[in-house]
Amino acid sequence: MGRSPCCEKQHTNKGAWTKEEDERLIHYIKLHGEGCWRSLPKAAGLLRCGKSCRLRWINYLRPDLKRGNFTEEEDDLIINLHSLLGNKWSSIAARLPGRTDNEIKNYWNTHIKRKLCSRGIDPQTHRPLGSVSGTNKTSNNSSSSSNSNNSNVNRFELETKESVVPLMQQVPANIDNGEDSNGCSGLSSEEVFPQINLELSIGIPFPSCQRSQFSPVNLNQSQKQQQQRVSYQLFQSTMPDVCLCYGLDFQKKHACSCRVITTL
DNA sequence: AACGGCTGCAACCGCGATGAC
DNA sequence: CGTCATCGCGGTTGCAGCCGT
Repeated sequence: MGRSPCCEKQHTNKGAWTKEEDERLIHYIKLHGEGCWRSLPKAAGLLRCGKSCRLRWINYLRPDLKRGNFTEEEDDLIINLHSLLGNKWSSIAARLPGRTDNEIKNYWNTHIKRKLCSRGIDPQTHRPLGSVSGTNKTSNNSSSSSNSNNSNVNRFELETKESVVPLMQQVPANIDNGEDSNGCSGLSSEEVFPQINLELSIGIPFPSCQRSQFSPVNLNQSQKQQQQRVSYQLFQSTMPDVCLCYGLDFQKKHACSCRVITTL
């Protein structure tokens, strides 16, 4: 079962890194750059396996790491991203400059989980503790699915104030970015985003982004080019209390539905 | 001072994804 | 196309330090 070990374990050190090992690793990477983790330990004169070197560099030694406490803004961003991406720590970390996936994962498990629980929120589902889980109460909002292919070109507006809905009530547990709308979730975009059905036409970058102070992140080029599918894209907002998620049909170049999510 | 439980974090492990051959 | 090597991710573990008794 399983694969063979990544290195000769009997000849490698394990456990905490010494200062000297750190210095060797830093020195080597400064000279030769990152990569080739397999051969790095030998070349750098380290009795470590490549995986261990990579982890040490990425999680601790990289010069661009921002050590220290998380800010409230980072907390909120992590919570929002987790509600959308789930335990995709590397994806979350990609949106927090200077933070690593491991750091965020640890922080989530030690601080944020507790914080959410104390607020009466289930950290996994982001719904109120004790609420019925698993069902996407959707609403038979009839209007939601009907008009997704009207092309109201270059229009991007929130329909009403009521379209701003609490995050924990609405976000399905497992929206994965890039998830095929016909794929594992089996949810159409309208089912995923039943509350609002904003019609918008986009170019990339979507021109209204500037007007609305949104900027796109996590665009998936290969999906854009290769497949007709709906992708769920997260927009990180410069507005303090809102982020936006929408379903986008890359082939037809318009979004199918859209919704706004408040932060917690 | 000694002990034990708890906490936070660094590091490890297993496995899926990806690319080279 | 299949196999193998490597990378990268997420879950888990181990341990040092803290705190209460």
